Amino acid sequence: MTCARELIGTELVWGRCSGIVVETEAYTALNDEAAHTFTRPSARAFIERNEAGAAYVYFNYGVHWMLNVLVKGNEDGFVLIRALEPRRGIALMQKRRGVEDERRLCSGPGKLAQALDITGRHHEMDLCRDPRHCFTAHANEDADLVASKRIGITRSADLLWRFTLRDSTFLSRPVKAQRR
DNA sequence: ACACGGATACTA
DNA sequence: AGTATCCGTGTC
Repeated sequence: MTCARELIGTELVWGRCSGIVVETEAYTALNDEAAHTFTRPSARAFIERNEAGAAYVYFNYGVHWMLNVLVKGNEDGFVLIRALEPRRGIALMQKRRGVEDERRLCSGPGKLAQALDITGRHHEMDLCRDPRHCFTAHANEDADLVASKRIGITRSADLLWRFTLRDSTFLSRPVKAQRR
């Protein structure tokens, strides 16, 4: 949870490409019906066998790869990286995506995986040791964050575990107006 | 609005 | 084996 917030504003470096993380979602290993750990023994085994910072990459809808980061500590879980603001290697990302518009390069978990060429071969990779595949230190401590409902799930759908950089134009989808 | 597509974990 | 479900995207 805390980690999902803290990753916003960091720069994800992936080979020759990079981008600022502008959207994440938190999934907890326990009591979260939307998390893979709720229905998949293989996800629970993954947590047992890996250290914090390991990449959890899986194939979804038979089409897209999703990049998650393993979190361990007070509460174990995963952070899904959902959108980036492209920084370096933009030409390469445009080529991989077949799209010019920078706002559509990494504005979704499947899109950013395609733009960075993330696939199952990166599953279980340690993102804390390899400088070519890592998150850089936090630049601005007071990033303006918004918490909202997670996207694309049916169970545990009311939790406000999606975190976005306020007013970013690189999100997968705009933040829905919250009732108050 | 809908089709696309494969891994995973179920039921037999 | 067969079926249900899924942390999405692009195009209709």
